[in-house]
Amino acid sequence: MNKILKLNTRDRTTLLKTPMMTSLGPTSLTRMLDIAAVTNFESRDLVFREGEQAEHFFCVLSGYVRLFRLIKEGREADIRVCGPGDVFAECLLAGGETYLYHAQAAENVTLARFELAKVRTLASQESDVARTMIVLLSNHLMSTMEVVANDRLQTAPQRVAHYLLHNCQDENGSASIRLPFQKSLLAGKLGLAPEALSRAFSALRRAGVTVRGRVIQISDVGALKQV
Amino acid sequence: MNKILKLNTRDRTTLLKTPMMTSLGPTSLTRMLDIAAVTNFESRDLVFREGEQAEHFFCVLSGYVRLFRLIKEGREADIRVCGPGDVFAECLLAGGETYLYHAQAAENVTLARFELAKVRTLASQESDVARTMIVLLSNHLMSTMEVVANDRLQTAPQRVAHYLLHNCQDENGSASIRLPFQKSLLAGKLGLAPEALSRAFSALRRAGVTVRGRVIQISDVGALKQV
DNA sequence: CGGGTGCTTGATACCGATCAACCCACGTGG
DNA sequence: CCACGTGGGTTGATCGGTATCAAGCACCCG
Repeated sequence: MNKILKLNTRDRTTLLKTPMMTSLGPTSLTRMLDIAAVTNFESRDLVFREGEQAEHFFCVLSGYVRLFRLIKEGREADIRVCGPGDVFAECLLAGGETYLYHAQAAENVTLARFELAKVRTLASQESDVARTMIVLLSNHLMSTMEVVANDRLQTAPQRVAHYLLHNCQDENGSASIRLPFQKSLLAGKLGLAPEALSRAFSALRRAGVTVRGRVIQISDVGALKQV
Repeated sequence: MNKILKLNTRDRTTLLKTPMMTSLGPTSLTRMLDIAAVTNFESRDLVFREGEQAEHFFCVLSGYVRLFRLIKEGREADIRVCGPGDVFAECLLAGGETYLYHAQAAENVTLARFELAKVRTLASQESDVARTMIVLLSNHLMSTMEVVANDRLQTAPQRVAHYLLHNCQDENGSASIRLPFQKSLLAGKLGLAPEALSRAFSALRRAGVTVRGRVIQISDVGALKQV
């Protein structure tokens, strides 16, 4: 499972389409690929633990990874959910010593792995690597601040509506979404208990939201924006 | 009030001691100082509004700035509170078009102001500017994820205890802290209503925390860590 | 002394976590 | 083919924490 490998061609093409690679020039690209490795994890495997010595950051190639902290006696709270293309633990580029949270595979995942130290020096040598890191960190920071704001001023149904609206391309009329992961993961992503998500969905029924399994029908996108 | 000026010598020395400047080499330093400007705001002035065209980011030289969003009908929720040395709106370095929240002076403040576009190009030319931006963004991202985690798994008294412990140097025994700003600001920083902060303090009385005005006495630091 | 402002305190309402039971889909093995 | 177990999801009842609204208090400064 966590055998470390050089990239095979399929993983390589997946990685190249990732936001952390698309804007690199040819030399930076090869140098980055040079230090990239691939690790696979099965569902529920831990990628790393909070407090562990931090040597790598990761980019999701397929599957989903859950970042969380422990409260008391096995209770845990999600901080973030990462899907394909997402990068995590890159906030340790500044020089953090240890991981700040646990990372767990929510299903079978394959990750690209980069040594923090090597990327640090690479960023100091290749300006487009540095630029890419700045863009990554900026975007990640923006979305994290968005999470803080939403946590602090939206109720459960509002968060769900917000998520749905940001994940359907249609501007108005009806839309259909297939969740890429389990509902319990979505609950964690939104900072809710699974039961609360369930109730939020049933509260949104009268706003035209129908749920069957992972498929969500929205009868009127405009109406959903009012919530 | 919001007259734009070149730096005077006092502001200049303040800025130079700021984390965003300390690790720059001589040429980067002068180039950054070259594009820096100073703005002053009186208490309750808006530095910028959510949705406004974003052209600058800021570094606090003195005073405190509140970043917040509006909910409904004048109700507002704080996202972050910035003090001396803190940088804000730097997450737009990736190329964001507009500000994502309102920024308001919580008291009389003086800010250093940088054009996003100029810093972007500067970062692509001077590797230590890029490195500094990476460090800034990394640290900011780490602390923001910390906020998400704390919001999601700590109660009000725990957040206050956490804040106190991270703001007193003493490891054990007793300690004393003077809040650098109003309690209502602290409440916002911790994601609480002012009343909730007040109640949290009185709940912490039996953990040896005494509050008189802005001065907070902690009789037993070790005991506070248990909360 | 009067009037602000910031803070505290009390009463109430609401939201979401928690615990428990149940349902359903699925896979397994007798 | 059916009994059984498992895991994900829903639903209901209850509890706790915090927001909200309202009133009162302490302090500062005119």
